Amino acid sequence: MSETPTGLDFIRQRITRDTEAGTPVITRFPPEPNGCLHIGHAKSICLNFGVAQEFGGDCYLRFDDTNPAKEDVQFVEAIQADVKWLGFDWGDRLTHASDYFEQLYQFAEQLITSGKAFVCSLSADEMRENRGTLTIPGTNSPCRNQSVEQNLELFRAMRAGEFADGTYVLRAKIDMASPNINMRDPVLYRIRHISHQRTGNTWCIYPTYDYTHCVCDALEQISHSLCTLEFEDHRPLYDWVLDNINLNVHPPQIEFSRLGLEYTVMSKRLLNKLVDERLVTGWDDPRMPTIAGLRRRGVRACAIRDFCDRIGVTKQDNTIEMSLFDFCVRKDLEADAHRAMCVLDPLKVILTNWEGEDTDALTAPWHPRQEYGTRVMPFGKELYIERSDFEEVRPPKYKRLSPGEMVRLRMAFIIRCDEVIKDANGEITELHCTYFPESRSGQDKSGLKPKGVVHWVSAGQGIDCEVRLYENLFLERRPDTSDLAAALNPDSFHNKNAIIEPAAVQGQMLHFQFERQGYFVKDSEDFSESRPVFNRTVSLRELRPA
RNA sequence: UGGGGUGUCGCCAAGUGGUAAGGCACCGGGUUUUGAUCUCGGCAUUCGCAGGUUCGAGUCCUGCCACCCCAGCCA
Repeated sequence: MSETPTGLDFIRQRITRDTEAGTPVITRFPPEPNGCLHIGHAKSICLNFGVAQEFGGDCYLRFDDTNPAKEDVQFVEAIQADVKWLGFDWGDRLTHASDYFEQLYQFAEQLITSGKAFVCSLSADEMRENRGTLTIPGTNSPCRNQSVEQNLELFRAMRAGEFADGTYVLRAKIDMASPNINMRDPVLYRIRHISHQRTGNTWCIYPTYDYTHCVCDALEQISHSLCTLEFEDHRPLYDWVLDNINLNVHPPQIEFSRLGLEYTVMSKRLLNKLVDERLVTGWDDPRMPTIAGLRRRGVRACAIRDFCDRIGVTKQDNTIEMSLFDFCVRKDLEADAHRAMCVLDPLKVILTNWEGEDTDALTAPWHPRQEYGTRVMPFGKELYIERSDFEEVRPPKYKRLSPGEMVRLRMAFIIRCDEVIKDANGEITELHCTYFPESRSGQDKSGLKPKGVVHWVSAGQGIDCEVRLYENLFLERRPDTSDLAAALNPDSFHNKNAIIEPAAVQGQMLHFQFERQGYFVKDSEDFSESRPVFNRTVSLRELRPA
């Protein structure tokens, strides 16, 4: 009767089957607030919140705040902002593992009482020695057979703060000979005399992830506990805990592979290191794969969501090519970014036959297909074009300007280069050109056939601005991160003193396509009308001249 | 070399015993006042390898091989 649906990823297929009886879907996205979210988290967010939406269920945002030594309120706020920005809504389902500390503690006493957990006085080093290796079984702790009474007494003393950090832990009593190392009497609680960002000094013992996560899932009646592959080995422990406490809920843990992306890293440890060692300017450095970094670079949430849809969900290790990400970013922006002209590397052009002052008569649509209205572009005798749009010696199939040739100034007039002016060093300083008044854009009666189209900005009325160009953060597709600094791309950032048409700095629009160059965004921190700063989100796709 | 996973086009990924979807990338044609966009077409006789079962295997069985994860009082 239950036909397995096809075309869906394996998780959605399973959920489809599981919900045929009408059971509600409840998922959760459980970040630890010890760093900012990255594009890999976006995959998980899109999966968990997406599945909840699709199946008419709910998704919790649950902070996994069990280790106060590493966590910080700064991150819990940033994470909420990022999830919201990505377009997801947890409603009133914002929770924290720490909300359940008391229940967790009571279940722990239950485990002790039923002889399933014991307090251990081995040091961390001793415990490591006793754990054995991948091929050698571990040996039992001398504390393993303490009485229930003694364990309970010690555990209560742990909670009461009678012991120093590291002196005791609570351990599950499972099997020191298990081939799965996670089952060799894993630690459930440790002593940490550290103030917790939510519970303050209420606790000096904190539960571990393995013990906490499954219990929280059960308490929130999570129907499908989705996590990444490295937790597959932990599933027996997840199940063991739920099988051994008095809680009649047992969510299934289902694992999928993490996202790998070329030319970047996706581990919070490494991203943290980049920030700490100031190898980037911060979590929101536009080169970072963080949500904050991508946002600042000008990537929009819908592009990230589209990307997450396209990469799929499987158990296969994967490294997605950056070209797919770029494709999603361009596709989104192409559809409605306002067009503007900006010259990054100016070369002066003088229209020798231009009469009179600058004129404001030229107008151009903000977008070729959308009804976004028009803007006024000052035009006049002196202009700038891109240095790379002129070559003295024309390469084959060159579609730009060269001596004696014509080119159209986009949305304006056709010009012909008559003379190349150089300085004493032979550097080209300006071009003397003739413009053709009858070739005005939109009412061209000249009949001329220029070689190509080039963008330009009025020299007199163009506005100076800073344009920040970003490249891949790392040199290699799969960076060797053993030496982080050495793996970085030394050319991942350049800034340019550019000249831009005035209309682009004046309005409220944020995202632009600088024609023939790429997509750019006003920098959220540094942009002002008096000192415009733009970040390049992604360049335009550029096919080789053939 | 213990345990847990994964192997379908350069990168992702459908496929659930009936004769290899799709996307990105790439290559070629068309449109184009952005070498962009758009559009049309091409792109796996083969599914890690070797055997076997079957009328029929990417899908089932056996045996290899490769890669990833695990020995935190991190998550």
